[in-house]
Amino acid sequence: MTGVPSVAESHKQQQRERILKAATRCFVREGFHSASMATIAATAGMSPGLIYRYFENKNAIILAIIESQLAIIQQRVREMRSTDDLATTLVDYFESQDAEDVESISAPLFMEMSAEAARDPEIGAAIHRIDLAVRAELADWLARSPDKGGHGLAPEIARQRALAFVILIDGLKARKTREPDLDRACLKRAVDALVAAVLER
Amino acid sequence: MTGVPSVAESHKQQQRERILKAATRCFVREGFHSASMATIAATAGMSPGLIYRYFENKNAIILAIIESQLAIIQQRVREMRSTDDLATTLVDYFESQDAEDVESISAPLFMEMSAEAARDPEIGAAIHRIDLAVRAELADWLARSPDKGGHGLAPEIARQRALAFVILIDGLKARKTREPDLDRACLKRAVDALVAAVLER
Amino acid sequence: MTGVPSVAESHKQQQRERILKAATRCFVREGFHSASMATIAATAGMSPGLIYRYFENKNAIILAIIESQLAIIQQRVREMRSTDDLATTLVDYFESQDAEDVESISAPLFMEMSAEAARDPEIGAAIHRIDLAVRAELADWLARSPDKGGHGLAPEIARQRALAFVILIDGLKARKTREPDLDRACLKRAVDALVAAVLER
Amino acid sequence: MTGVPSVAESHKQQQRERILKAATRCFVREGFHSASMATIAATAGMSPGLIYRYFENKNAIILAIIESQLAIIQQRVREMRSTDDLATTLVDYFESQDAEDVESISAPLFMEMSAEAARDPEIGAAIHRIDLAVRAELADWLARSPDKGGHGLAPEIARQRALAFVILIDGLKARKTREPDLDRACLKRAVDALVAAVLER
DNA sequence: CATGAATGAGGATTCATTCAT
DNA sequence: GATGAATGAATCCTCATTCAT
Repeated sequence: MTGVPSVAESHKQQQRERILKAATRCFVREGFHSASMATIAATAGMSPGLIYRYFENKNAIILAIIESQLAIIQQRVREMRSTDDLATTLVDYFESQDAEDVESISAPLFMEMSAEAARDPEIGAAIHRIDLAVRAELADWLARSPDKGGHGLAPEIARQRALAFVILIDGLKARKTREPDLDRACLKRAVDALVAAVLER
Repeated sequence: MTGVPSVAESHKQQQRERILKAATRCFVREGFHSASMATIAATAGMSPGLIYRYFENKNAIILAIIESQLAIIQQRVREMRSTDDLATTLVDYFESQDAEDVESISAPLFMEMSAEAARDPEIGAAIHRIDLAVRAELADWLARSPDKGGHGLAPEIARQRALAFVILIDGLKARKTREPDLDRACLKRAVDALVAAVLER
Repeated sequence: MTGVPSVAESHKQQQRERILKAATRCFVREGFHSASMATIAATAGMSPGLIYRYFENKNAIILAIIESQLAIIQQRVREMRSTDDLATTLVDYFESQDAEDVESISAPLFMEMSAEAARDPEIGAAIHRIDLAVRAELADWLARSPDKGGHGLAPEIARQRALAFVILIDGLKARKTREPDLDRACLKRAVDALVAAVLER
Repeated sequence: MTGVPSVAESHKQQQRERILKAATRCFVREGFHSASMATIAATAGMSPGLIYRYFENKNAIILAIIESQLAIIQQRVREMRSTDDLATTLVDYFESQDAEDVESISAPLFMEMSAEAARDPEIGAAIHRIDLAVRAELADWLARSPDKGGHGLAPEIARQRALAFVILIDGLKARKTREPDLDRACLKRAVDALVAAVLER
């Protein structure tokens, strides 16, 4: 009626977020397939049955987590804009421990979700939607004029480089998953070259 | 004892490979968690029980598959050396359908295994071993003098670029998993820039 | 206290009937075991919790539905009295779609309830009570003199035939459940013979 | 190869029958919906998981039970042929306690299955198949010449009466379920009249 | 060596019922 | 009176692993 979320709506939203937070934590810790609904429920401090009042099934939870990633990634992209040294920002991002940061999924979970995209059409579609949006966001940034914080690439080039950029980011996620203890300085130098290629006029 | 594989040894090896081949096919098709031992056994044309004579458990199978990847990747690297256009080779690799090529794992399986590396220490260690070897191989290539098919980078630089290279490759795998239908030409242009950065003197 | 239902009493009665109507509709549609309290509540336009203010549990609802059947069946019997062609009336009853007629239970639900009578003593007792009453009603009709709309059977015979009659009716319900698309004409001829036997002097 | 069931086949058949026997016993005792797979497994003296090697799911078990009914009913029909007093045979059948006779389903289970026929299309189809076969068998008997143990009805009439007969039988099952303690003599007299109508030339 | 039957713990999900508001 | 969120036991089913043959 009013457009203002009712108390009930707000509660529903809160519960959904409580569940998503717990599920994310569990998925990060144990992996998507190993984390059981019972564990998620316990982590969320509720009974297993209650989860099903807010999510149709386990899959719907991951779907929601995936969807929530868009906003987070867009936020990350926006942070990058105001950065002097992009390579350092990326490597920092690589280094950051997500243990506390419950909102963001860990690199291993990112890998699992990506893998799942190839198995489950729904997840595939959700991930695809995000990837398109992120690439668009990146292309926009790269194309924007330097005095507006952009890099002034031609639109066509910007789109190509946006793709190169996500490849770089995905590659970093994979590295983080496979070699979490990789030397920071070493990584920095490797990323420097790639970032330069992405931004090159 | 003798260093010469006995007949029994050879049979054991054959059985292991039969299982690994079947398991790889199943993991590629259904994913590591979804593929059941029963399916693998059926695919290998043997009984489920028999698998346990050759592998301690399901985990040992992936471990073996991961280990077998080293040789395959090294082969790939060697193929790259004799390539004119590295970017095209990489993109071709991206495009190639692995349906027939039973030895090589698919991109989604690569993602799954990488994720598993963060959950299972044994897998983590196995993957780490491979990554080090591959990076060494790549660094060696990049450092080798151009008249020997190399790129003549300084050893230190070569190591950095080798890392950049695996990041690029992993990124491509992730892309293939998340957007399998990505336009080839588009991808080619994006990879061109990154490859140039990797090889740049 | 007063014998006159208070306003509260009347409201209670209304609520009970609202629930019974909804429950009957749900049981007819989905079956007694499959229909959930949540569905019944939604159908009745109330909250699940409220149902428990008017019925102790799910079982009590069926019990009430069963009990409400007596009046309906007696009404049916009374309608039969003024019928020329009993067989046609029965077959019509068989044919009638109960979709609209929310009060009357469908043949499948009749079967389910009968089965439940053997599992749940309370339901068994309730059903037994109805069956006795219906048989008495039928016997009374069969024994009544023809000029009063009866069939003038001797009381003892009437009781036997009443039993035969309910067997016939139950058999029709079973048929309707098992072969809902049974040819009408075919059925009519079969019932003719049986009805004749029931009414035969 | 030989047409002779192999040992494995025979074992599979034995296991299936062990399960069906246990399931029938459980369904008779607790009802189809209330009997759990765990209970059935325990009754069969095996683990729950093993049942799924022989039946796809719970539904497949009932389906198999239903299908096995055809042979049993046909046997019953054949027994009726050599009977002097059909009404007595039917009533005896009504009286017989099936507790021991594990093969035959009880009247309540018959009711449950009939009800289920209206809910589950597979069960509906299976039951329909049986009903057609049984009616055909009965019609054949009624049409056969008296010196061959038949009743010499015209084929068309025989078909009608076969329908009347199953209505009578179903009615008896319903009665047995709803009033298991019904007086035998009373029932006998009621059935006499109906049987006469079925057999009447 | 090989089979495949058997186990049983564990997983996702449902739903009658309760109770704080 | 009325709500509907919350519970948690129970259900069906899967599957890695074992072991008698």
